[in-house]
Amino acid sequence: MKDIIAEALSEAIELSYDDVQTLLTQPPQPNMGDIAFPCFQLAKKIRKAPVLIAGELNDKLNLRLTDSADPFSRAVERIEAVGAYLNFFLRRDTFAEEVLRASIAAGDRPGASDEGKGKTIIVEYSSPNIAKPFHVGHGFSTFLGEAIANLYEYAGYNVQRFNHLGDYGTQFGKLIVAWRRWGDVEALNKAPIQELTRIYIKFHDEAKIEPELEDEARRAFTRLEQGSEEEMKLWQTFREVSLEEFDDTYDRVNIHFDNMNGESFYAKMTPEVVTLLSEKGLLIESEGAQVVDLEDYGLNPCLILKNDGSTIYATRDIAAVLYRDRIWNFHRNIYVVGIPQINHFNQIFAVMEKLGMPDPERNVHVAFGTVRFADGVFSTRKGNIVLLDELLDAGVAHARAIVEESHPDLDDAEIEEISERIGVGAVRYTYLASGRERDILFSWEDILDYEGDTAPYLLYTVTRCASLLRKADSAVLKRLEKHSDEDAALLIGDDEQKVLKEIVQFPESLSAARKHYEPSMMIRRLMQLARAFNTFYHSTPILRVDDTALSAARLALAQAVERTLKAGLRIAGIEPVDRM
RNA sequence: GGUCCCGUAGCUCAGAUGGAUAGAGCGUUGGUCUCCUAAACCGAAGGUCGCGCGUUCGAAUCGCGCCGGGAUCACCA
Repeated sequence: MKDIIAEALSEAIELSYDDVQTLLTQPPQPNMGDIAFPCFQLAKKIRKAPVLIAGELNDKLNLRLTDSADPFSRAVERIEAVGAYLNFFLRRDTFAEEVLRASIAAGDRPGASDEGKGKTIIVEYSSPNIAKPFHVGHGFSTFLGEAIANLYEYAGYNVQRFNHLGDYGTQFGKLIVAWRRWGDVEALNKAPIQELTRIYIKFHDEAKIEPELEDEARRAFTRLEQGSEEEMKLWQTFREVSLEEFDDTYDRVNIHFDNMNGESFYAKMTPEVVTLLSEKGLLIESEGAQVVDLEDYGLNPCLILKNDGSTIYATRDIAAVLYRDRIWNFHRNIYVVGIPQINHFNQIFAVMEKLGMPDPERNVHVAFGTVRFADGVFSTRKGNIVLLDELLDAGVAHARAIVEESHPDLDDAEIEEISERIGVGAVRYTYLASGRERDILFSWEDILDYEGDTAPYLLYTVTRCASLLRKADSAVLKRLEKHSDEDAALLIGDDEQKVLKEIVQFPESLSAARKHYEPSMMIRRLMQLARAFNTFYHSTPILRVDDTALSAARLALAQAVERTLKAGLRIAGIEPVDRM
């Protein structure tokens, strides 16, 4: 209906349809109208006071409202000029019809599209280090990356989920040396990462007393690089047992990667990078190392080869970009990696540009903040790190306590399933709800608060919708099936209209979230929709009305809300529940 | 020190092309369950948008300068 207004305005004034469209906004209060057109810009153009313009436009467009055959009069109820604003009040019945019709047509995938058809998008995220604990910090990249991947998939892109494992580097030399001295096979089988962490810490403690260990580790890594069988075998074991443990977590949060090529995979391709760079004359010597000068980008030189001739992570990342472009010819190559690596990616992308990569802006660093703890209490007895699984467990346990209390009728398996979804969903939500570049401040108090701006609130709203549909009587359900416009036109109450407005804006929030790699933009919209629905739910009887048509209409609205919330939650990676 | 980011209610955050009276949630406080699930709803209190100057008809938003906090600045990733 916005389009009809934009069209009418562009006919009435000297602005194109698109210009008008972008100027249209929403008034701050619903009683001021549904759509507003500010006349300031126009005032500059035609050199007339904006208040005067608003008044003249008001007179002009009001004439069209008298013609009942005019589609404009079917969309617009009345127009008011307030100051420099021209405020349009939509016809509520027409609006309700249109929103419900669109929602039904979109089905379970509101806002989905095929805009990305034939385009491949690589999203690199999670990327834990082998032999290191998967802690709450990894949760950020993991959940943010998955949500971004889902957003693009929803718009029809061919999304490739990459997990760039940290499975290469001198620390593996240390691990090999440590394992030979202090490794315990039984402990490794029982809790692999815990055991590997133990010997790694021990290595550092011992190296303080016995510095030769460092050299030994370096030699071990060199042998590993050269493919020595014995070292390779150990490395492979460390990698496998770590992955098995990571997979438990990935299964739990239902995240699955298409590609698990870690750094070791790209390390093999680094000679090619060195050749290419030197062929293009980009490689220069500096302090014994080989670097690419990036002064024209305002960046420090990018180190390619260390003074001992070995490669560095930048070299491997460049190899990865080249490889990925060759194999996938990607439309975007997205790195979901923390803010501290901003400089690193600026360098990599600058080198790609120097190498003459077509459209280098296809490479994107989606940076995010740090996970911090609000209080000292937020840690385990073992140390200052909290495993992601521990955080999820705490969330689920808290959810279970509430579910058990409110649903004594459910059996254990059901309680388990529901609690798991709520608890895990609550944790994921806290990672996604704020702008990604902000640090996340975790406190047990907030993470276990399931009221207000939380996933459980959204989930609870879904269960209300589901419950209504379960309890509706057959006459109403039968009427609901027909989805008639006449019924939809009954949804003209303030609270009903507010809900409809939120539904309309969901698809817009999806494209905004995609454009900015910012799932929170969608999440906030979901939250507003849920709040609008809950207000409506309290103020307005849905099943307890005698009028079957009205009941069916309101139920249709609840259905539309449920579809929208579920779709958004799933994109966020949060699995909805039917009751809680 | 150079570069970049941040500073909005007691706390956590929105305010993504400069527009109407700066908004949510938590917390505080007062109400609402014989009635579609109270993980809910309704009301109240709470702000010199870090400070100053500037651009503009109009600035939380843009520019400059301060103050405070953070990240980063090659042989780790």
